[in-house]
Amino acid sequence: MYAPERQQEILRLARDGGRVDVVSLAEEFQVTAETIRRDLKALDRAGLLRRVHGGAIPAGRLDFEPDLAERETTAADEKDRIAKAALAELPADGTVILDAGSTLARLAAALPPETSLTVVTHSLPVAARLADHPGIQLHLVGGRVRHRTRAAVDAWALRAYGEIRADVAFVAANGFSAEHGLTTPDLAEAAVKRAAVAAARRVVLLADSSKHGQEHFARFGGLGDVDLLITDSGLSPEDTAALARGGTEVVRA
Amino acid sequence: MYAPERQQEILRLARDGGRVDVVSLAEEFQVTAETIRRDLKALDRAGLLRRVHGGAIPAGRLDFEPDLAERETTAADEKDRIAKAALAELPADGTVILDAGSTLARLAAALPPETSLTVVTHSLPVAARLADHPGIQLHLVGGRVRHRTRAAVDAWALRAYGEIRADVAFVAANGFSAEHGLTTPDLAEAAVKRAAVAAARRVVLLADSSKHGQEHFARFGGLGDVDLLITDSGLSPEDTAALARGGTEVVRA
DNA sequence: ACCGGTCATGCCCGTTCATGCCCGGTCGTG
DNA sequence: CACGACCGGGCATGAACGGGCATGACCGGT
Repeated sequence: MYAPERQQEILRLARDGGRVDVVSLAEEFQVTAETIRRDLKALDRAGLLRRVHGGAIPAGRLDFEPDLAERETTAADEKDRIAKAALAELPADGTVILDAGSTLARLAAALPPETSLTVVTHSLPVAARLADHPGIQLHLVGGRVRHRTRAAVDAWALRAYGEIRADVAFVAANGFSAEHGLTTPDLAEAAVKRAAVAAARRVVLLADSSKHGQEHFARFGGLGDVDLLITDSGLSPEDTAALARGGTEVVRA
Repeated sequence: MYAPERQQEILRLARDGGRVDVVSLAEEFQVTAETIRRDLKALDRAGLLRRVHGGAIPAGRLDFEPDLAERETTAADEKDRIAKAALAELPADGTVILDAGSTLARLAAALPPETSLTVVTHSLPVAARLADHPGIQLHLVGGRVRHRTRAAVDAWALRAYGEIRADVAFVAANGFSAEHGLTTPDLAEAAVKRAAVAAARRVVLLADSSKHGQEHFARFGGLGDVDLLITDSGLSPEDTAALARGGTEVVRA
């Protein structure tokens, strides 16, 4: 196994599990701890991991509350399936907007290498994953970066989205329902999402079923703005039907 | 079998198996390892494969940039010392601009946790390192992202820098000399650096001594624009004195 | 058919890389 | 505050690398 392969795998393990430790990695890959330390150092220098005594934690973590880590990994499966399903909605050779959020980050990671696209995003983790994808023309939307979500917000971001027109926007929401629309806890972030939605001809909402019925502080649109919702099978058939009656197509991955 | 045929086949094998190695390819095709290396180099240059020690991996399979880590190992020591020395130039509680480049990334990683600063950058790696630094208000400059440097360039970036005013800009250059000023290989990137330099009251150039005397395609300023140069001890005392005569203070870390 | 030029390949050899081992220093936990 | 785990630098080693050169095949023009 080559060093970069091992490092890639370490990175994956770190992201999945929220942490890795030197000794078990050494065992896992059948190399000495020194080698693992070197790998971790390289990944740390590349800004992908944060080194800690005894191991490392992923640097790009969107959500680093320890108690949420477990829930995060259990939802990982749904999010991966949703991201996979979203691939089918990519235009053949056009422009897409990718919102911030862990599902979007997974979508970015899942883009096949032969993809040819123009991508616009205000999410740092999404940008980091796409920056070296050879087929992708990446445009970064600037702005003040919120620590919690690592997404750019405020004036620069709003203006940038106001100046472009994309084929599809893939957006995430912390809560969605027919009654209360699309909501998220932060006002500034909601404003950016609204601008992103307005900049696209077609809007695809990626949200696992646990988000359904939730409502948060800031609303950035109604379900009527959403052309397609991709969620998981946890959404009940009745809810699905209700949403479909509202004009939103629903895919349950 | 012709070389392009062989390369095509190597590419297919790499994509099928996820990896190839020099020795078995040499055996497989009944040629020497040198020939295979040349093939792999060609495919790497074409962006179809990623070369690793001992073989190659299909492009896009790794979602990080080994190139970045690799470049960091060159003159890593000097760069670390330069970054450390640059810490002394940070304002107590003001606004700084951080350019793209491995030395700047080191600087970002070396910021003490208790630092309180506003940071503006158009570099993705720098932003990734600072995004979760609690004391830092991070402002991301958007734009088209260049694959090679992971830095934002073009209209959005230029306009953003045109709208701000910072206490200090820390910039990097691929080449610097009293005669030819500050140069870099890419025009778009040079334009952004120029804008960053213009947006700051004080300009600090971080460049290891191997950059001295080099000149590249695009010039973004003269040494007269630089208030302070931080470099390593590889810069000869005569060169140091010559630069100092030009009005640029020099620190050799 | 001849001939200079280019290209692909092979061979040689000094250099670099990845890894393992060792040892003195540091961390953090009890 | 003491001890064990962890860290990082230094060194050794074998594999891989890559630049330079030679050889022979092919090509295009005369």
